[in-house]
Amino acid sequence: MDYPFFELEQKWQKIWRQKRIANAPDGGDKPKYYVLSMFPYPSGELHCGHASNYSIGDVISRLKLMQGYNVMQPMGYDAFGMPAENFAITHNSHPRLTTEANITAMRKQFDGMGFLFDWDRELSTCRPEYYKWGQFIFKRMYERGLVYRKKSFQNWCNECATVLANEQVEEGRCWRCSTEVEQKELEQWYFKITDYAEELLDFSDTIQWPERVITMQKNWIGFSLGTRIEFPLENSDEKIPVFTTRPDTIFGVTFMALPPEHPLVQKWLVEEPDNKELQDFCKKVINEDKVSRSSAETTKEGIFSRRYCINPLNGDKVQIWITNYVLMDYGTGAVMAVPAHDQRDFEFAKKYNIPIKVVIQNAERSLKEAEMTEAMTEAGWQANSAQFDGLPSEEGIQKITEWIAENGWGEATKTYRLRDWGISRQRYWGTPIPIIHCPKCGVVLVPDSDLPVKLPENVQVGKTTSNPLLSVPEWLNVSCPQCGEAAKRETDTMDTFVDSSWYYARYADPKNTNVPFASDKADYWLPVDQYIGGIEHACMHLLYARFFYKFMRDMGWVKGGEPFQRLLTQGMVLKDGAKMGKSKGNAVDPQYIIDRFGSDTLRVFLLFASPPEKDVEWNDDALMGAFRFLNRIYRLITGNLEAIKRGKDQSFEPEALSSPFQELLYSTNYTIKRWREDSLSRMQYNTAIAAIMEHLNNCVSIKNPETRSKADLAVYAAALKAILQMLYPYAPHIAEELWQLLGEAKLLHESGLPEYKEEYLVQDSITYVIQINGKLRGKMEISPDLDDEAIKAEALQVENVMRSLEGHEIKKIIVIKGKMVSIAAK
RNA sequence: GCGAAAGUGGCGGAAUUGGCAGACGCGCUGGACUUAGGAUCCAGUAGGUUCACUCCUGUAGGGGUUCGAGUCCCCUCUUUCGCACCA
Repeated sequence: MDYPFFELEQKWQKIWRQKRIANAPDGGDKPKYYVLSMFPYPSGELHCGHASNYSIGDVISRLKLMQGYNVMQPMGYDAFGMPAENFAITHNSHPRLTTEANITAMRKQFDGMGFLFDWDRELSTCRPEYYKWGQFIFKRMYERGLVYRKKSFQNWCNECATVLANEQVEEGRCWRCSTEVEQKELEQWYFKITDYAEELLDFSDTIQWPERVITMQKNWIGFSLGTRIEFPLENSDEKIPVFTTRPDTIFGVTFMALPPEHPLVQKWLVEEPDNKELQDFCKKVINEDKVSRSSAETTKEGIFSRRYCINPLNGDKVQIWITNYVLMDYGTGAVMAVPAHDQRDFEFAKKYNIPIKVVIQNAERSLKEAEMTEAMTEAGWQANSAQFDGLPSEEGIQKITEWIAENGWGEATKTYRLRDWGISRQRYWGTPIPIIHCPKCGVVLVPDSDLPVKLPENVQVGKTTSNPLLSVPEWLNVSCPQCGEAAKRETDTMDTFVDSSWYYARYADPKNTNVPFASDKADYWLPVDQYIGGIEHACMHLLYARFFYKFMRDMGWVKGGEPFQRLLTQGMVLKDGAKMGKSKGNAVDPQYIIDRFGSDTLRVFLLFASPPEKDVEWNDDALMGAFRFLNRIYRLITGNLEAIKRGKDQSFEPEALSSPFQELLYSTNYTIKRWREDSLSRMQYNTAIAAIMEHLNNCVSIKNPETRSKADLAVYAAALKAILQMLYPYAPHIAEELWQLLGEAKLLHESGLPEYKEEYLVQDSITYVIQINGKLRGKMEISPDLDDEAIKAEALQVENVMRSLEGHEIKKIIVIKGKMVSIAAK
């Protein structure tokens, strides 16, 4: 008979709800603990990935509850974005309807898993009461100079007259009409995240994140120290600024490389409409899809612009080339090319017969242009560098930069790889940008009193192809808040990453109608103590959220500098080696599992299969193993209820125990110790569960406990109670049910963490292993209080050791206390 | 190409600071039992060798450090993830 998981899970979910154990007050005597799992996109269906992620968060929440914290574990929905809009387009409906229906469905499924979410704090980014405050924050950023507009190239479908996201481009064509995608230059809104680049690079010791994520983020921000130099254009007042980390090579510049997107090139395109070669090349490169253009395999191509600039250091005339291998997004968008000392420049120069000039010599001073087969990128000695000849190139970097600064050609500077954050999306289903464009006043912010700028409801997203907001005149046309003249609303909406950059703060005060959140509540709850989410967010979401937090700190809204104290990046759920998903056809519906085996089984399977930060491979048989494990516990407790009740909370003298119960006492205490380390310190839940299983095996091996002495029964009852306490965070329903069956009045989390006593972990003999030259040659049981000399003597008496040492000379004997004796012999 | 990880039985994984490799679970093999269940209980299960005790080999591959290496160092290979040719 399987245990009645269905009834008891329903029962306990109801009791937890009634007792409001998931609902955290904004204060009180207990210390606070804020557990946050990244909120989901409301697809309407709980998948195994959700079940896995949120199981981890729920384990942490319940552990913290047991430890007596005031635990907040909120849940909400990242509800804006393309999937809802796409669904609406294909099904000719409205995203709000499907989204709200999905939210209702998901909440029910979350409850079925027994997660302790504080539903009083639920939020959804697509609701005006939430996005009003996103608009409010946008305005405050604007006022502080952190928002600006600039032109940039976007994927554009002429047929649909709309911007396409990268994922809407399929093999260079529009996903809907298969028209070839072009690049169109559009005005876009940007957040100046680069203003915070330096601070974002600082993770100092207050942030307890996986080293891996910090490294990835540091590399993403990409700090480099270098020199900015301006190359004047020949016969013109214009200058081309470049950034280089190798000013020591500046005398070796033989051409200037510009991408077609460069403003100068864009100007030449307008000036020379009949230059077919130039027009065609630029159009081709700009329209190349960005992935293939950024691939290393792509051959370097370019055309000579027939223009020159001047190397200010030596007056050299430098050819200007337009190339496909330089990107507008990094540095100044122009590269001073030094083929002798940069591999890409070298390849390009070889292909187009551009001169190569060695300015850094190797140790032998033997480098000759004509003999080079690849660039010499190492440090060396300056050559062909005027007064700097003969200097080590490291010194050349410094001296040449000083000379550049003295002459006003440039300066030492820092550059980051990080780019400003483009937040404009030409879509309906997102937070409207609170801007009005007035023909007289220009860009005007919507007054706070008019927030939120609500999305118009009477939109049929499927009807138009371009941004649906353009097709709602009563929404689009407004009077200017400043001059009252006819004006138009901004139709761009915000990137959904904006919504998710501050939601963790809104949970602290989710119903506030005056400000995004009250500072006293934020001060109480923030920062998030434990954040849980996928590694895929290492660079984007986690960086944006840190940026927003620093901005909110500068506004005086929050304290401290980091939003997330600890971070756990959990793995994915895989099936047959691939990410589980509907599109792949390998999805397992968690509801199907819950209906047949209960959510406790699903939780234990997911948590036991691997440590939380690693991927979980789905396995039907292993799932059954989790189910059997819970059944064994249920049988053990319900089958021995009388014995347990008799022994429960009885005191005993360890000397009075029979030998199996002495061992059980040790097992109980040892297991609690391991479980506490694995659950609390190491957060390695798979081994915490394994420890419970081992202890369960020890308990099961005791037959007919009811025939035992009172002292033995006391130990027996304590052993089983410990199992339930240890099981609680992982399989809370069954643990709570059996706890109640034992006659406990309190809920399990109120019982506190299981405790162990060191005195019960002391053993009268210890197993030592004996190694000879690193090979295992024997074992011995000895008393723990022997000294090293006595241990050595004992070891040499072990029969197999004696045999192995025959004919060998002992060089050294090493004793590792409590573990082993290592003998080095010859 | 750059960046970040990973590689241990038939499978998922364990070994926390360099100290008994393979905990725990799955699967498999044999046995017991039976209300025949997606049962339960007991025993075995890295490979080789031996009747057995033993012994040998073994953590992607190759070197090294050490009394001792899955763990540290160097090189190579493979796989996964991310990427914006990072000048």
